[in-house]
Amino acid sequence: MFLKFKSEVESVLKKALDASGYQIDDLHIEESAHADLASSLSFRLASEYRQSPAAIADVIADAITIPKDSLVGDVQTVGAYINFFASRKFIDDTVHEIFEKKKRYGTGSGKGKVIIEHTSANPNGPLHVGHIRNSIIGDTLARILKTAGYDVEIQYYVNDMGRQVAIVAWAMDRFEFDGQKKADHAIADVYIRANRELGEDPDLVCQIDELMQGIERGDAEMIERFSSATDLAVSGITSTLKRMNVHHDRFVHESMFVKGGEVSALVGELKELGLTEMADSALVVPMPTFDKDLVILRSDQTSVYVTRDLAYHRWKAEQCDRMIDVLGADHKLISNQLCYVLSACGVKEPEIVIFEFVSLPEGSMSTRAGKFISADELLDEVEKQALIEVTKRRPDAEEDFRNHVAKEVGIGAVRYDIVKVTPEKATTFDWESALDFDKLGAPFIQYSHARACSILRKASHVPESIDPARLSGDAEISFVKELARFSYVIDLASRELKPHIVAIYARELAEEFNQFYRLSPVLSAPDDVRDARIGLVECARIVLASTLGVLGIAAPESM
RNA sequence: GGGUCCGUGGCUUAGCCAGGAUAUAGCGCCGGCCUUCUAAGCCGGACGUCCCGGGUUCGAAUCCCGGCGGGUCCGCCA
Repeated sequence: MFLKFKSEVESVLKKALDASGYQIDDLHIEESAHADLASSLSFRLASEYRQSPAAIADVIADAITIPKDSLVGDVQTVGAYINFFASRKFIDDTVHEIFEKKKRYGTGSGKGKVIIEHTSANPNGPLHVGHIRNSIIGDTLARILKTAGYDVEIQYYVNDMGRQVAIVAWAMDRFEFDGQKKADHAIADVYIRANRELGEDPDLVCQIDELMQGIERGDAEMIERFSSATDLAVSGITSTLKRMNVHHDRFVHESMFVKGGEVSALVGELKELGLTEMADSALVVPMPTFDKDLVILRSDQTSVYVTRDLAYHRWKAEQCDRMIDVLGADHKLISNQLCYVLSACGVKEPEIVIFEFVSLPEGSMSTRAGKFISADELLDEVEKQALIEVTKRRPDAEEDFRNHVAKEVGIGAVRYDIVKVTPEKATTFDWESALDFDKLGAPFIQYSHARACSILRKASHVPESIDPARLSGDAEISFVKELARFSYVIDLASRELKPHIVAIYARELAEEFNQFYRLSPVLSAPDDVRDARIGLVECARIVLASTLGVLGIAAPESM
C-alpha cells in the first residue's frame, strides 16, 4: 500500500510541477519524521528560478489537486518542504488488504528465477560463528526474494576437490576418527592434527599432491575417499543449519564439473578466445585491471578452485535470471576476477553480496589452526541461557513449553543479532553479548507477536469483517501506517539485497504495536470499537508473523 | 607498498550510494509504572568534536580530495 501511496504522491506532484511551470527530473520524495512522505525539491528549484524555496513550495502545493479516492489525504508546506499525508482510504485499504490476504499480504510481483548460493563452507570441519553470518544473511535474502515473488533456488557449493579436502582424506587414513562425535567436529579434529603434522614435516606434502592429481585423473578409489570425507562433514553441517532454520534446495559438488567435462571445455574456450597465456608451465588469464594474472591451470595441469567456480557459474547462469552469491570479504578480489572472466566469455555475472569478517577478541578464526567457536557450541549455550530466561519469567510453565520456547527464542536471538547489522561492518564475537537477552532483539519482536496472540485467544473470536473507520486513535493510525510499509520494505530489501532493512523494520513494527497496546485497550473497549481493534490485532499478528518468517525466526503464540 | 571495507554518546548500532527540517535505536546509567489485554513491556532523564583537515554547496554524518586508525585481500590455497 505504501508503494502505491508513493507513486500517487509522485503523480500529483509531477502534475503540479507541470501546471506551475517548473521543471525537474528528480522529485526528491523521501520518508520523513514530519510527514508520511516529503519532498525537498523546492531547494533545488530555488537557484535556477531565482525565487525563495518556501515561495516555490507554496506555489507547487497550491497547484496540487488530489483526485477523489486518493491515498493522498493532505498536502502541507513547512518552509521549503512539501509534506504529504496519507488519506483515510489509505488506512482503510491497508487494513482490508491484510484482512483479506492474510499470510499472503505483502507478497510482491517479482518475476523470474533466482539462484542464490550461500554458506558453501569447506567440508573440513563444523560451521563456526563466522560461517553462520553467511548462512543467516543468505537464508534471509532467500526468504526476502521469495516474499518479493521470485522463484528461488538455494544452493550450497561443496568444495569436494581442493587441497583441504585432500588433507582431510589423508588424515582420515592416518589418524583415528572419533565416530562418537558429531561428524563435522570429528573431521575437524583429524584435519587440525594433519595440518600440524604437515607443518612440522614438509616432506609429507607430496602425499597430498599425489592425492590431488589422483582426483583430477578420475581415480575411482580416490574419488571415493574424498567424497566419503566430504559427505560426513556436509551431514554435520546440514544438521547445524537445520537447527538455525537454514535450508538449501540443492548441494552442488564442484567435482561434478571436472567429471562432466565442463571445466576442460571452459578452459578450451578461454584458450580459443585468446584470453589465456602460458606462464612458466601454468595457464593464466591476464588481468588488466588487477595487477596479477589469474592462474587457472597449475603447472601439473590440474585445475584450481576458481577454474571450477567459473564452470559452476556458467552452469548456473544458464538456469536462472538472477544469480546471487553470498561471500566473505576475503573473496572480494577473487570474485571480481571471476566476474571479469565470465563477462569476457559472454556469461552474465553474479550479483555478489559481501559480508565482512567475524573475529574473536584474540584475532581471526581459523579452522585449520583449531581457532574457532563452532556454531553448535554457540547454539547450545544460547539455548541453555534462553531456558534460564524463560524459566525466570514462566516458572510454573510445563517443561516442554519452556524447552520449546527456549529453542525458538535462542535461535531467533542468534539470527536477529547477526542479521540486524549491515553486512559491511566487521564484528567481533563475544560471549557476553551473544548470551545477552536484554538487548533489543528477536525476543522483543516475538514477544509482541505473543501479546497479539494472547489478546486474540481471550477475545475468543475474530470478526469476519472489519470496519476500519472505527480505528481513529493516533496510535492505531500510525500502527496501520507501519503495517502498510511491509511490502515496501520487502521490495527495497530484495532490490538492494540488504537483509538488515527487514530486521530494522521488524523492530519498528513491534515498537508501534507496543504503542497501540499501551494506548488502545482492546478487550475492554466499547462494543463498537472492540471488534475493529480485535481486527487490527489480527492484522498485527499476521504481519508480525510474516516479518519474523522472512527473518527465519519462529513466531511463538505464547512465551 | 597497492586495492577494498569500516570509523556515529562508555559499548553496540541506523541513516551515507540517490546531500535538506530537532542524528536512529538498544545496552549500560538515573528516576518512575504490575488488583488494568503476558513487565522479554511501557514512560521520563542524562550522555554526541557523526575519526581529523581541507573543498563543493543556500545547506555536508551523507559528495570530492588529503590524512589517521582498524579489518581484509594482493598463493600454481579455498
